[in-house]
Formats: sequence, structure tokens, C-alpha cells
Amino acid sequence: MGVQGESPTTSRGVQPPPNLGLVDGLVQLSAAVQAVVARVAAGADLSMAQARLLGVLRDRQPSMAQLAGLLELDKSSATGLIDRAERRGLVRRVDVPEDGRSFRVLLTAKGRRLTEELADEVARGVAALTDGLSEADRRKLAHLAGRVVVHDATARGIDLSTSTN
Amino acid sequence: MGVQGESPTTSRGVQPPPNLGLVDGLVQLSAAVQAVVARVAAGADLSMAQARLLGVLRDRQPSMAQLAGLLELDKSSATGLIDRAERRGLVRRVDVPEDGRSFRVLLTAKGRRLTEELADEVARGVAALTDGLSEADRRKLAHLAGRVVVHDATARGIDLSTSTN
DNA sequence: TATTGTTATACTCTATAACTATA
DNA sequence: TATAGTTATAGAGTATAACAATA
Repeated sequence: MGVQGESPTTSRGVQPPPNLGLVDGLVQLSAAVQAVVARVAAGADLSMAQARLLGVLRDRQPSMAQLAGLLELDKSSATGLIDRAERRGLVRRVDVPEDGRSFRVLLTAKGRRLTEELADEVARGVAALTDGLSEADRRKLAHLAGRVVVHDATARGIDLSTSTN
Repeated sequence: MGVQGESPTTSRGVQPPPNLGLVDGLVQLSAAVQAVVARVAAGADLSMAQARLLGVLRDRQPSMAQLAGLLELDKSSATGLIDRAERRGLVRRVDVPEDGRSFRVLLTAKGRRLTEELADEVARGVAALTDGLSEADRRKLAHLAGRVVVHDATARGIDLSTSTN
């Protein structure tokens, strides 16, 4: 819900609207950012799932189980995702000597090139969203977004300082 | 990309970082909002696609073609989506007298109840994201998000005042 | 026995192409 | 002919359950 242009809190008319503009604004802002990512991914003929995978592998070489955790997928879903990415030459499975059952997933050179390209495009696209803001407002928005993200991460017990595991 | 907790612009070290914090902040904020929606949808045993459908139908009774346009799907994809939603008793196809080929899609009573429930939960969840902010900061964030959304909509030629068509 | 990862299976979601019915 | 919608088909993405190999 609220992923298109609709307004999840509109037209309820219950109380003195508490954070009506806030919720709508955040939902629609989120949709706009997602749209940028989706467009960039589609431009490289990638699904959102594959794009997310590349993003996660940008600074990690996780095991399948860790990868599934990072993407919040079942391990069997991760198997399929990696199979398809491997077929496209974007990632590799590399044996880990310590454990004969496990291996690490990492980007190939081709995968890394593509990942950096996409990251650049996403950065440009997202930055372009704020074209209409003054530099001061952009700073303010960055600050507020950062605080929300940190607060949320803390609230759900995620340590942000440990992103490169 | 950037849909998880990663940082699409981190560790490039090219220039005096322009909007590094801004882009990362927005991408991660977007991910947090999407996660709220996804959690709420999953709680009602709905896919994101079905949740988006309900959101779009909240204040519209579009034709299939219009619906496909709103969801940015192929018309055949819309057919399947509506088929499944109809099977679950959430939406109905209603003949339009003026054109024997066409009809309108609308929420059933059950679908509307569920939609309003989900909208409430999403609103609460998204509002909770900003728990850590002062009231003044929440207002500021709402204002900035709104400006970005309007600017983006304008940039891609969308009229925001016509959401209830 | 427990863990790591894959396979088998079944759905949902999506697009392309071909089709039907109506305009 | 053109438009509205469906059907046929194919592939990606996802989950559950059962499995094999290793620890």
C-alpha cells in the first residue's frame, strides 16, 4: 500500500490530523526513491532482486545463509537468486576451506563493474530528486533522514557500524 | 540496489563528496518505509503487488487499462492480478454500460475494510519511524519530503491534484 | 544430531504475442 | 481498423518440505 501515488492516510477525517502530511510525504518519497532504483536496474536489464543482491555484495562476501539473512529470503530462494546471477556471470560461489558444506558468494569483476555503475546512477538519480531544494534544505533533509534511519535501526536492534561483515 | 542497508555511494572516495549523506540517507529511509509496508502486507498475507492494488483502488474505480497504467504493468499482468484479488474476494469487475468491452474494477466491502486497516497500520508504522524526532523536526521532514515529491512529480509531468480519477 | 546448502514443488508476478469481442 | 481485455506461454522470484553432505 502507498507504493503508488495514493495517500494511505487521506480521507479518514477522524481526529485533528496528527502526522497526515508526514506519513504521506514519507510514503511517496519512498516510492520516488524506489522508482529511481527500479529504473536504473531495468536499464541494466536487472530485476530489483538482482539489483538488491549486487548492492548487498558490494562490500560483503557472505555465505548463503548470511546472504539469505541480509536479503530476508529463505535459503532456497537465495539458491535460485545466486544461480541466476551466476549464470549471468555477475557472482561466483567460492569454497571456504574451513567448512566443506559452505562457501562464500562474491562479485565477479564483471559484477563489480556493473554494481559500481548502478550505484553511481542511483546516486545521481536520487540526488536529482532533490534538485528543487536549496543546499541548506538538502543538508537538513540528509540530517533528518539519517536520524530516522539510525533510530529505526536501533529500535530493531541492528548495529549500523557493522555493515561490512 | 541500496534497498537493504548498504550504501550505494560509500567508499568511492572520488571528489569532495557532494551529497553523499543525502543519497545514502534517502535510499535507506526509502528502504525503511518499504519495509514497513512489506511487513504490514505480509501480516495480512498479501503480496506487495496486491497491497499496491488495494492502495490504488482506495479512491478509484479504474478500467483495466487505467489500472495497468496506474500500476505501471502490462494489461495482461493486470488481468492476473485482478483475477487473484477477485478470487480472494477483495475486488470486483463491474460492467460499464457505455462500452461493452470495458468495465471498472472496485473494492468489495471486504476489500475496503482490509484496505483501510492496512492503511492505518502503515500510517502508524511510518509515523513510528519518526519517533525519535521532535515535533518541529517531524514538521520539517514532512515539508521537505512533500517538496521533493512535488518537484519530482512536476519534473515527470504528473498532475498531483488529479489523484482521484 | 545439527548445520549448510540444494532439489522438488507450487504459487505469485510479470511480460510478449496472439486472440476475441466490441467500437 | 482500433481498442479493451483475456489467454497462452515462459521465466523470475518466493516459500515449504524433503533431502544430501558435512560437522
